[in-house]
Amino acid sequence: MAENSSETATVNDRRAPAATRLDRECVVKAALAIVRQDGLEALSMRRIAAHLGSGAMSLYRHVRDRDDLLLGMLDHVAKSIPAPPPGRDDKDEIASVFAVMHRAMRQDPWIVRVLLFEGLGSLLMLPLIERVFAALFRLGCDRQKAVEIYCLLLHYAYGECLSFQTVAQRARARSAFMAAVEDDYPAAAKAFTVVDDWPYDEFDRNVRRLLDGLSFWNRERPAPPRR
Amino acid sequence: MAENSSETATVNDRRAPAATRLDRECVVKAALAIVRQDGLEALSMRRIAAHLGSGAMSLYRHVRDRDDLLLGMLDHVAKSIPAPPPGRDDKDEIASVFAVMHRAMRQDPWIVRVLLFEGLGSLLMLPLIERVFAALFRLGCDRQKAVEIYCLLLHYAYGECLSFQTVAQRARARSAFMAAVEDDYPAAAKAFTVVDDWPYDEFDRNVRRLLDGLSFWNRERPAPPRR
DNA sequence: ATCTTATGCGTACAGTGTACGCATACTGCA
DNA sequence: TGCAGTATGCGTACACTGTACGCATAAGAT
Repeated sequence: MAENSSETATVNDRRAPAATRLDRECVVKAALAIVRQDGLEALSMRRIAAHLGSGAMSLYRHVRDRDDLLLGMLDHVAKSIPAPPPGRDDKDEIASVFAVMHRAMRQDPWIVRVLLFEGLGSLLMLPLIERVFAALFRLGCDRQKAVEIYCLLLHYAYGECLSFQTVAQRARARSAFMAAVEDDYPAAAKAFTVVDDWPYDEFDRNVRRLLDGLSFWNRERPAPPRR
Repeated sequence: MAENSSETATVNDRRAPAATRLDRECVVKAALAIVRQDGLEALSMRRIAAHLGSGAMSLYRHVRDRDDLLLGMLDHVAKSIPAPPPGRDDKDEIASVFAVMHRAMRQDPWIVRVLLFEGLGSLLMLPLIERVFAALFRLGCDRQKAVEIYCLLLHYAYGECLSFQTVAQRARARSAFMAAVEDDYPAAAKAFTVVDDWPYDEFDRNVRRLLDGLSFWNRERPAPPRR
């Protein structure tokens, strides 16, 4: 079944021969192909339809609206994330899960945009999230602490992936940035000379460092009153 | 000067009396008013023009294109960020600067989207960035380490603000999420019961904790070879 | 008064998501 | 086999987006 979804693997926008018979999965797959090749901003219903050799409105028989399509794409990649093997200890478990999630977000950077900008989320991530919280509770965190650490790591992952994406595709603007830096801001200029190997491969290491550094949170005095 | 920019403070979209005489600043201010009231997705050139009582194309005399407008808005808020007083020590300096940046991103959540989504950046942030790097170098970091820590904190800030924004305005979707959680994922369900006071005020505290936890990075063995 | 330049802005075009409704194809039942 | 009922494809249309082009008017200079 679904002979038409994978055969037109190249995204040419020229009408495929006679690819009638749509279904939700092949729509989602076509959308994924486009997004992976040309990015999220290139994704439009008409483009998907052209890729499938069908009319734009045909897609709506299998997808409620654009958000529903994005959700389908999200589910599709979430399903493809391999479950990491159990960690040697609880910290290792957490780090492994985040490593897998991070890898997925790096391979499909649009995911983070969909998660954050469109506010969508796939329930299929829950098995991974569950493992993180289970490990955190085993480490002795109370709920508050567990959510804090989970959020810290997740938000770091989000920001890291988005920033990676931005810097990767806009190196041009960054050079103008650096030129302006050099004269007036010596420390920043010194730092940004390593911009070429911007530390985007540090994520996994950083997560482990954070988990080590964070272990002393439990020994903390109560937080000062909020202003 | 610029009598027309602030007097029509309410965003009604009904033609202002006779507000001719545009300039870049009043265009930027009108855009800011709209974005702050109705969010980034409500910002369109026609809407700004209506707010100013002018035609849409008039704006392009003072703004090259949409990106240039966003950049103007970015500069405007960057200029308004108060320089934090010098920290008591270097870690305190870093934490103070990030606290100020974080506060700005919380007040204008669209900033993060513009920074990351459109890949724009204001040079006016450099004085703050400079202080961070100066403090990091004073703490004995080499360039690599300094950039790593800076990026870690910045990306955390990005992700935190975006996530805050998303969760804040999509509590509805989250309840469906939680309902699905309860049965199969006990740890996650337990964690998400504190979702009401989602720890979004923890940023400042977390930055300080991270800086404390990260101080031992210097005593680390060299990183394993990258794959 | 006239020439030059700066500014406002109407029209138009190529995009976007998608509501509506018609036409065809497929399926179950007689 | 014939026919009703449903599922599916999709053409047209509408409201919206950014913005290229060119004309008309206003401001300033000589």
